[in-house]
Order: sequence, then structure tokens, then C-alpha cells
Amino acid sequence: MSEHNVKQNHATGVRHAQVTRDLMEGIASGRFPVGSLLPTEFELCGLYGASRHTVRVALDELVQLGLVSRRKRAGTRVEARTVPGSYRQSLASLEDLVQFGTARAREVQSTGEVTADPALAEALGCAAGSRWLRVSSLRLNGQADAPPVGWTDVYVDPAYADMPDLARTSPAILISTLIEERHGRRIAEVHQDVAAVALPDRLAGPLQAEAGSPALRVVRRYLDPAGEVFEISDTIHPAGRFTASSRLRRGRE
Amino acid sequence: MSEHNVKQNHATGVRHAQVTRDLMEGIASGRFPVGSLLPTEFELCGLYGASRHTVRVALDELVQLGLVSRRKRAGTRVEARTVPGSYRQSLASLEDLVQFGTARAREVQSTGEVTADPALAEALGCAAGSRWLRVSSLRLNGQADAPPVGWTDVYVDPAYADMPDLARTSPAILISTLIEERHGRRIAEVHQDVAAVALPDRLAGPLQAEAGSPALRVVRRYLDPAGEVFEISDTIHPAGRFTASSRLRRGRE
DNA sequence: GTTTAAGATATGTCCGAACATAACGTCAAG
DNA sequence: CTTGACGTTATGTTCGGACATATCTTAAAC
Repeated sequence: MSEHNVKQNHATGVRHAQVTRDLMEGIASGRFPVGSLLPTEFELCGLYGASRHTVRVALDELVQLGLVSRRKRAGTRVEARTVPGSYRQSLASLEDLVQFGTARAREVQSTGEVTADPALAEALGCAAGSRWLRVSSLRLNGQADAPPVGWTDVYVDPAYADMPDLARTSPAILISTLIEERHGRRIAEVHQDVAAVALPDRLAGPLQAEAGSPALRVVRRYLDPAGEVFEISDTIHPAGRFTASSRLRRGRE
Repeated sequence: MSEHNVKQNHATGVRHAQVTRDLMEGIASGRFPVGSLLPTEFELCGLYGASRHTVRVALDELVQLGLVSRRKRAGTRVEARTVPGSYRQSLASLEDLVQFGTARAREVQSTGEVTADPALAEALGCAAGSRWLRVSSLRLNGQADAPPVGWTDVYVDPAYADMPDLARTSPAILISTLIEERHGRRIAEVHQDVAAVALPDRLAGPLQAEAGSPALRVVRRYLDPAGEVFEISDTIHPAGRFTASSRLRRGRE
């Protein structure tokens, strides 16, 4: 169909990972607008030269990430997940899809190199002496009068100095994907921890909530095949602003 | 609504769901002790007379539920997920696996029919006038000196009057499975919401935490193919007692 | 016009097969 | 005893095919 500029970058990893990556970028870039329908499985087979099983594995990953929904349809296609109007969103897609819509802005607050903070390092589950590039951003809901839904700190390996800039224009969920593409570091696993915490003092102002009030903390770690963490995202949501939804067993949306 | 107390094996649902169900029961019953290794995929094929693909789909579900972990092995088998020593557990497996070990006790606090509580109904995402059988239980960590990790209210359709009794002896995660088996109501989907809340006053005592302090609320809804909710579980974890871990993309444990 | 029925379509489920690869066990070499 | 090489083994990945089923579209019937 389209020009389909083949970015033969690294051809990293397995086939279904390539499909997953390309579809993620397609959704992020607007090639597959949020709310639209993806090509059918068979069409994707043709597009990527992969078998249907491989395509389905890729779609499974996207569903698990909350980026697309699936349902039986007829004469139509798989639906790219719509951004819900409420604050109820997928754990994986929130901090990413919130900014997918063109009108949904975010503010990148700061960037810099982070030296070891023992308490923070433990919360993030990384070595105490490790150093990271940090990109902080305020998560908005798209509605002008609504308070922010969260605050995200993204930490990347200092070796990837180009990432902080990209983080300003790319959805957070794509950062690890960009590292994968540009630096050839494959994503082997993504772990996620969710916990209740007291809202830190420093975030009380930006998030317009009382310090010490209940908040949700979501920490994600991206690991390469060697098991080494090369990216961490740390998001804090004040209570009531955000409900993380996920589907434990497959079903329609 | 037919309420037959038939325990005939309905052979409900699709093949991989049967395999999933049986393995869940096997893990819960101790047939596959926590920490042990499940039969290999090929052995499971023989056991259930299913293809490897079907077995893998079933295992995928169990991994997503946090009940088993997978990794490449040699001359050995898939490892049934161990109950972590720390408070860090899978969202799906916590309230269930916590009690899998024989030494891990729980206390069933109350049982009764629940009439509509508007606030609760909204929090649970069910109709305001709906009625449910409630089974409350305190979640313990197995360590005598450790404070409880959470409080769970399980709500089931009043038609299933046998469930509250079963809930006392069966892991919470199996209740919906038991309904599926004994009443033929298939689980089509399971939705899960996670949010930060202030600890309710009534739970401050049992959970040994300050009322109003940060807490994690996990609500799960079990839906049948018609989209009707027939079970709800509502768990509240005080901050610091519990970190919910999940794996967004497949990887070893 | 509204409702029903039939056909078309895409996803869900299931099977079989093959090779790649990571882990493990073993055994020989240092 | 420790280390390294190597074969074994089970899972990861990929392909192919087939039928079931939900859903949409269209046409017919009332």
C-alpha cells in the first residue's frame, strides 16, 4: 500500500519483535491513528512477510502492552486501542498514550545526569552506584483544567546521550524501542512493579496534591538479553487521578 | 439463571482453558508443589491429548496470571512459580499463592449477603442495586511476626451459595474456576484495576496500619461470555507491605 | 421501515512439523 | 578441584494448514 519506507536499521532480534516494534512506531507516529483499525492479520502477514502465527505473537505483545485491543470483527480490522476518556487506562499505555493525541501535551521539566541516590536506587531496583541520564516529565490528561495525572522520571544508560532529546518528542514507551533500533540493544524483558506510596514533597507542587497523600508508583525496567537493565521509568500518580487497568485473561474490549 | 449444584465436569470452554484450569488446580492442590517443576510441554501434550501449541497457550495464561514462570531449561522442566520470600509478588498470584504453602494461614473474617452500598458499588464497578455474597479474609505472609499484607473481600453471585464455604479452603484465584466447573459459567475475561487509596478506617485495626495512610487497591472482575460479572475480588494492601510485579514482555524469571 | 435471514469476513482455536537457542549435565583437560 | 568443551534437552521461534465462531454486511421478508 503505502510507500512503506523500510528502515532496515538493525533487523534486531526475532521476527515477531520486529513486527511489534514497527507497529508500535506506526501507532506512535500516527500512521495508525489511535482509534483506527490496523490491517488484518493476513494483510500484516503480507506486509512483513511473516506467517500468521508470528503476526499474532506480535499482536499479543501489543495487547499485553495495552496498545491495541482485539475483537472478532468482520469486513474490518483490528482496532488500535483508543485512548480512554477517563483516567482509567492501561498500566503500560498510560504514560505513553496520554501524549499520543496531538492535543495532549506534556512538559519536560529537567534533564541531567544522575549520580547515585541510595534510597532512589533501591526503589528503582538498580545498583547503588549506577549513573543514569534522567528525563522528567509531567503527565497531562489533555484537558486544560484537569490536574496532572502523574510525574515520570525516565532513566537511561549514559551511553545513550541522544535519548534525552528523543524523549522530548517520542512517547516514553518507545524510548527502549529506539535504543533497540539505534544502538542494537535488544529488549529481552520488561518488568513492572506497582506499589502505593506517600506523595513525595518535591512532587506535591507540580502534581497539585498534598504531600504524603496516597499515590501510585509504577516502575518499569527494561532488560537486555544479558539481564542488564538499560532503562528505567518511574511514574507517580496521585490517588484518584489514575486507575491502572489490565486484562488478565483475554477478552474483548 | 439456572442454579444446579451439579458438579459434572462440564468440559467447559476451549481446550487450552481446560488445561489451564487443571494446572491451576494442580498447583493449588499441591499436586505440583510451589517451587517444583511442571511436566515438560511435550509431556503435557501427552497428558492432555493436546498439541504443543495448545499447551503453550495454556502456559501463557498461567504465566500471565503469575502462577508459573518459564525459562529455557535442559533435561528439566518448567518451574512452578515459587512464592517469593519478600513482599514482592505478582498481582495475580499474591492473594492466592500467599496461602498456597501449607504453613501460610489466613483468617476468614465474615460472610454474608451484601446489599447495595453505592460508594462500594462504584468502586467495584458494578450496578448500584446488585447483591453479592461476601467473604472477607485477612492476608498473611506466613511469618508469624509480620503484619498482614492485605485484606480481601470476595463477592460472588448469590446464586452460588456453596462458594463462601469453598472460599475458606480454596485459594481465592480458584473461586471463579470452581464456579466455571461446578456451575458451567465460563470465564471469558478477567479485568483488573489497580489504584492508590487512603486506608479505610475499618481496616486500620486488622491491617495494623494508620487510617488514611497510602494503600494499594486491587479490584478484579470475572466476566462470563455474555459480559456479565459474576465475581469480584477487592484487595487492599497497606503501603510497603506489597509490591505488585508483572512481566510486560516475556522473559526469564 | 423494521426485522430476519443469509452470506462474507476476520479472528479464535487447534493441529503438525522443523530448526534455533539457551541451559544443563557430563566428562576430559588443566 | 576447577575449568572448559561438548552433547543433550526443552523451550523459543517460525512456518504451514484447517475448521470454528463471532460479527459485519447485505438482501430478503414482514
